[in-house]
Amino acid sequence: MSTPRDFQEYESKWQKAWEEQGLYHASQPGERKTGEKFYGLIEFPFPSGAGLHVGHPRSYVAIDVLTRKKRMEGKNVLYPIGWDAFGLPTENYAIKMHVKPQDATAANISNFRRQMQSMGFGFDWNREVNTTDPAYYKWTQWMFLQFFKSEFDASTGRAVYVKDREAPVKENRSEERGARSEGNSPRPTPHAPRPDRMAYKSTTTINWCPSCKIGLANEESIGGVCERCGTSVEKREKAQWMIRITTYAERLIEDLSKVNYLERIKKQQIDWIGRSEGAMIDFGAWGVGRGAWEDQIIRVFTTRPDTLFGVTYVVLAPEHPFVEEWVKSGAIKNADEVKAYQKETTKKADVDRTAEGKDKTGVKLDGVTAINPANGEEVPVFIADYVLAGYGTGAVMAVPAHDRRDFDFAQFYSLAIKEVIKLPEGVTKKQVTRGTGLGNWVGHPIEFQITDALGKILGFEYQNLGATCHDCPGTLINSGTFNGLQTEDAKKKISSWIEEQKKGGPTVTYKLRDWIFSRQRYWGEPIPIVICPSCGYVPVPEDQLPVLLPDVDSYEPTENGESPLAKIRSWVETTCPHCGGKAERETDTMPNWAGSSWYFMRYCDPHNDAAFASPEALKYWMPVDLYDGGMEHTTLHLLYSRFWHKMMWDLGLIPESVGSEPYKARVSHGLILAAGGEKMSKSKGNVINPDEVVGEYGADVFRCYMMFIGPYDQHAPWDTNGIEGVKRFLDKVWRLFEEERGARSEEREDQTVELETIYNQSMKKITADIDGLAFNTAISQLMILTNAFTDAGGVPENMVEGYIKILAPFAPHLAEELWSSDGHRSGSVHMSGWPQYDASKIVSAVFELVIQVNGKVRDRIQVASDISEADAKAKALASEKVQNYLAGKEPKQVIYVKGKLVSIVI
RNA sequence: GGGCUCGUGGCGGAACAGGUAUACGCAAGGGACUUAAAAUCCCUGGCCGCAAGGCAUGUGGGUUCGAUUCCCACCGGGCCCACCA
Repeated sequence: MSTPRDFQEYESKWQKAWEEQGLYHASQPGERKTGEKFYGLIEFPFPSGAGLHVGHPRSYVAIDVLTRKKRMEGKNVLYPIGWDAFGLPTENYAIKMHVKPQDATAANISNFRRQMQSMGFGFDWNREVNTTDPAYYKWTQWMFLQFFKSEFDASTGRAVYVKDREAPVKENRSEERGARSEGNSPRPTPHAPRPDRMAYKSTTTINWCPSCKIGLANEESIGGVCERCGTSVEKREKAQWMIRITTYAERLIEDLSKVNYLERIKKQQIDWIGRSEGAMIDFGAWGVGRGAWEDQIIRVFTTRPDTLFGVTYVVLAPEHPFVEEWVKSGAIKNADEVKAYQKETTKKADVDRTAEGKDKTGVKLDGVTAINPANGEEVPVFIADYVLAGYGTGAVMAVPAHDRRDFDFAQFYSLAIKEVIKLPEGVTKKQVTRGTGLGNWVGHPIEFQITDALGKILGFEYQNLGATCHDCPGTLINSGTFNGLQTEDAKKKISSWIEEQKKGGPTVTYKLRDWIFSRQRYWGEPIPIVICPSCGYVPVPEDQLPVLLPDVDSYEPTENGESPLAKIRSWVETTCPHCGGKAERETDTMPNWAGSSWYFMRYCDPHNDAAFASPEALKYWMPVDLYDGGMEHTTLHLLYSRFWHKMMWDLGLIPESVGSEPYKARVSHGLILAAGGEKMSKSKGNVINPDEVVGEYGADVFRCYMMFIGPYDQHAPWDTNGIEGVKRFLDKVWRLFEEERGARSEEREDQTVELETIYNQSMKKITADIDGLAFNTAISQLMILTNAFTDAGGVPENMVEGYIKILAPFAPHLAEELWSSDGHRSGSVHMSGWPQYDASKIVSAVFELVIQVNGKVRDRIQVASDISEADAKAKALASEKVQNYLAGKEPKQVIYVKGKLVSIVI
């Protein structure tokens, strides 16, 4: 009888031993280890009250397996862990349960830590960080101040410090919008000089969640609802701290070429940034009370400058500043109607406003017209909510003949539809249902003509497309005057003509908005700024950091949208560091994306209190070699932290040699779903508690199952039976060593050769699979190897160590127990070196040659591995089955694939 | 509407520089051991057929000696974005 495996006993024994030995502590540069570094990173969790979800450990185990292998290979491995602990859920919990967020966080962290430690991760617990620790957020605040003290230098495309860093910034009362990027302002000519600080305060329309009572970043308002609670988001005007991420839009796209991210992650980032090439075009505003129409211009953004001659009206977003101005000046005759429409728009949540298929609405501005700079045509001006204030210039030129939305609107209001391509008399046309856009028309007969004016600009008069209609033999006229390259050509020509005329010119816009950095909540890093009535925004002197969160009793958000901190007068009231007069502290706090934007740097040197990390430590450890995280963080955390790193690098706070990107590689894991394939959720009652699994099966079974459950990058449903199978596998490993090893004494020669082959194959495959994150097939190969040993009656002596070693990353406790149980091995298996394989033993002496006749497998014969092509073909043709098919005829063709098959064509 | 992905046994999934489809595991059936059960071990297993053989990787075509893999069209899931001018 075998002794049952008592994992309870040895798992905790080894966990303790490893901790005491400091087995997983990474050495700082210059310390004992000399090996190359490897920095593996998983997203540090938010310590919620619910404890660790089974989904969390999937990536922790995966990167643990990988880093354990790297460590065994002799690398100096950094695999750190910490807590992203600021955030709304804890604050809400604190309000509900009448506890302090600090206390709730501490309790949650110790629960998470206990859970993680029970799973045997090789985390370096010496480097644990916590974003809510004043010793940590001191540096988050310090970094914010660096951004406040720097500005964007357009000539180099980098953030640079301003000349007088400690100088206050006067309150900025201009109407600048949050959504500024190059050429992205609703005003063509901004008046007052505006401080171009990387961190700036600005009154802006924000997404306001009425339930959380908090302003949301654009990225947090998904489909018009709050990402956290699902409540419809409202618009609100509010002064907010912003970070000028839009200035980095281009580099955030470009630098993706320097890193090794999954393609879909790169693509999602690029789409989010939403680069779009087009042109700004200035239309004159006529009837607004200025003398000449050039005095006030409506600047529009378009990606289709080639359709300029098809403009039949101009549309402004209802929020466009001109509208209010013209209402005030009396230029608009139907002001009441316009005001009513504006009011209606602000009431609507974004979801309603942007729902597709919704009828287009709008109001004509009576008394105002626009002048087309290309041909001097006067066209009507509308406001309509299908034009978004935050994108482009908040104004568009409408070309109903070539744009679906403009067409819908024109239909509704019976506006002119003017094609850029003029069809000859008598040509019938019908709309084609397939293809892009509205403007695909079929013209019969083939000839058509473009307007004279456009033709002159483009330098030609006639253009034949040559594309044929799907439904009839007629020629297809593309939506935009021309197709393919010709459209691009037309766009370029018109854009540069516009530029020559000084009526705008080519430009690039982005969907990306500046990062709203203010939160009107308690549980976050206080923004270290003092607001002085005479000086303006004054940075808190760096030697006074951190600005501590005050100890308070109530965390309720205020009805007027101010932070709960605003109520704590003793904290708010302070003196101005600049003039010494009475002043108040900024009461906004930072979003929880702040602390997580740089935690990977703190891990490099977590106990440093003179700097966020020493340059030596950063130089040695950064960039992160492999970063694993959820797809849901691709447009939030990943983008923010890349941006943050770039700003710091530009300012010289990160050594030049680290490079502009913080992560060399980024991978993503699939979710663990409930048994039915649904998401696990408390309400459905289908949540698996990892504590129970670890308690019942042990950490090693849990870990191996996590790795075996399916392809790492795909979602996988939890299967209670599946875990039983993995338990049996590890029991089998145990038994191999417990009872049957002696049975291997009477070895058989042929069996040993076979085991050699499978052993060496396994070492090779598992090694490659770990590096390729193909953990499920690595486990299956371990099972194959284990089954082979079981069949053979034990593990041959010369394979014992390699076998335990290759098992070690997956089942570290069992491997350590087996490693030590012999008594003649010293040290830990986890530092024992990675097993090598003998390539010469991977190929067996014979193989099964497959014989195909006309593509179908008809026979298989055993042949020597080094068989010659001629012999293989001869043997194949000599096969009885092949002879039956040949029936005396000569084969037309015989193909030999080395080591695989012979294919005979009759 | 746009983009990205994926369709292989009863289930999770293997195998794609084109070369033995269904590895490994689960579940299932049969057997051994046991007074019995658990545990363990052995055997069977894509489908149809007694067999020879035929048909099988969502469907239909194509390229090839040979296609799960490449190309075209379609069908069906999933995810993301979406009035971005």
